[in-house]
Amino acid sequence: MSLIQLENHDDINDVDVIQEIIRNRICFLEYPAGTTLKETALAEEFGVSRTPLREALNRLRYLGLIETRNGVGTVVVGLSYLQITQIYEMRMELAQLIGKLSPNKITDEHEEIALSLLTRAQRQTIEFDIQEYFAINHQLHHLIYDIIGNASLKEMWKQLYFQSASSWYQVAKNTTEKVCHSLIDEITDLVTAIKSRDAEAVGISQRLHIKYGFERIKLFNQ
Amino acid sequence: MSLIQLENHDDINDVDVIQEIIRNRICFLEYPAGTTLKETALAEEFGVSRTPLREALNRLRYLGLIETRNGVGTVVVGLSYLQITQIYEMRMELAQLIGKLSPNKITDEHEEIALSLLTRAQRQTIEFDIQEYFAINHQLHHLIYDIIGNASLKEMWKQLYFQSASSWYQVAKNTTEKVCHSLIDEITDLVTAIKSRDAEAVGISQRLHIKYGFERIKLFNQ
DNA sequence: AATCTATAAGCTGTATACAGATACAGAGTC
DNA sequence: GACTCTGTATCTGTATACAGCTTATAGATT
Repeated sequence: MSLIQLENHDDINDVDVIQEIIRNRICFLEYPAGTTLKETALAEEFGVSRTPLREALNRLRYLGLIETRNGVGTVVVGLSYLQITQIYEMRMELAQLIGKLSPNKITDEHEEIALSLLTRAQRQTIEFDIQEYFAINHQLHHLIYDIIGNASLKEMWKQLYFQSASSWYQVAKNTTEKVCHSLIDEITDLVTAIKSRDAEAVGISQRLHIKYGFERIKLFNQ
Repeated sequence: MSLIQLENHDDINDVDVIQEIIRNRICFLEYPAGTTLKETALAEEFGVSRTPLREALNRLRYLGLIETRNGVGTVVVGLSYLQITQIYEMRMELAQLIGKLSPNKITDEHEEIALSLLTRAQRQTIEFDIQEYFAINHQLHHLIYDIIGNASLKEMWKQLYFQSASSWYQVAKNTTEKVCHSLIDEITDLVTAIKSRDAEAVGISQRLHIKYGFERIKLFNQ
């Protein structure tokens, strides 16, 4: 098998690619919570045997996105309200650490990406496309991720993003107009912080908008 | 295979047990950094095939304790000084969150365990035994872990403990007398915090002693 | 008609054989 | 003597067959 490269990896690896594809399907609600994933079917789809596919699933299980029960199957986890609360509390705390723990230098490239994301977000107010909305959010996450300097913080930041992604996108799907403007506000703040090369401001701004996102989830769950 | 239960698990599972045994061997320096782990040999030792053993190794790889290179082998990772620094910076920040993010109620049982650990630590000044020192530290970690209420914080706290364990125990092995008294100080502070049922104090105390531990590592690495 | 049971279908978990990758040693060459 | 090439041993990666677990369903029994 030789799948197409999705993101920038140095060692392109079938298992990594498969894991990433399935992960995105979960995050972007193609596999909503409760969906049963069958190893045989997925292995056939990707043209590999069950062995490497199981390894991809193992990683997703470790990420906390799926759960497997012997004899039954592998299902996409649906987070309880308590779990979502805890994840968001944690994300708000981690956001503040971005600027505190020796962040990477913010570069012109970061600024360019942020500006292009802002343009794309503004275009969404004219013609909304949920897939494009997901993609902008996803790349926004990668941008922040790239600014984080502490390797441990990076990993945890990433993990919590993936864990909360599907819950957030579930809300976003149902309140498109509002979240669209929220996204513009978030990226606008981010551009300001990046233009002044201020990683601490990036973190504080992230904390703020994670909080707003959580408020929206709370509203949605009432 | 039917291995003996090591810690309290609900679903006892061969892969879990094997993972835990190998993990402890790495943390307790039985497999120091650079050691090559051979799948065939380990599978034979535990009386299972390579398949479940590989899954155990996979989990240790996600934990960041080992690295695998195709055709070469699986080696125990040795952290660079920068990596250790980042892990300790992160641990100090997470420690403060223990009391902040809805901790579990501290119970009489916690107090009893803390007191028994203190007794055991004090006994170490009379007759030092490195294995017992490791065990006390390990159970101390479990005690803190049990007080953390936020599930995400718990997982991250655990992961960073395992990642830094071998580096710390390497230092401890070479400065037994000093670390022995440090341990008593740490548990004494912990007992005080637990007696007043103050999770925030537990976290602050942890932050302090993680900092001291890091200072000792810095001294050792000069 | 209701209930209990046996059985079969479908899933994950495990063992094993084979393929691919890498390091090292030794023959061959300059 | 130094260098290069190649064969081989040994490791991880993958495919596949089989074992074990769970659930649903059909059929017998009350």
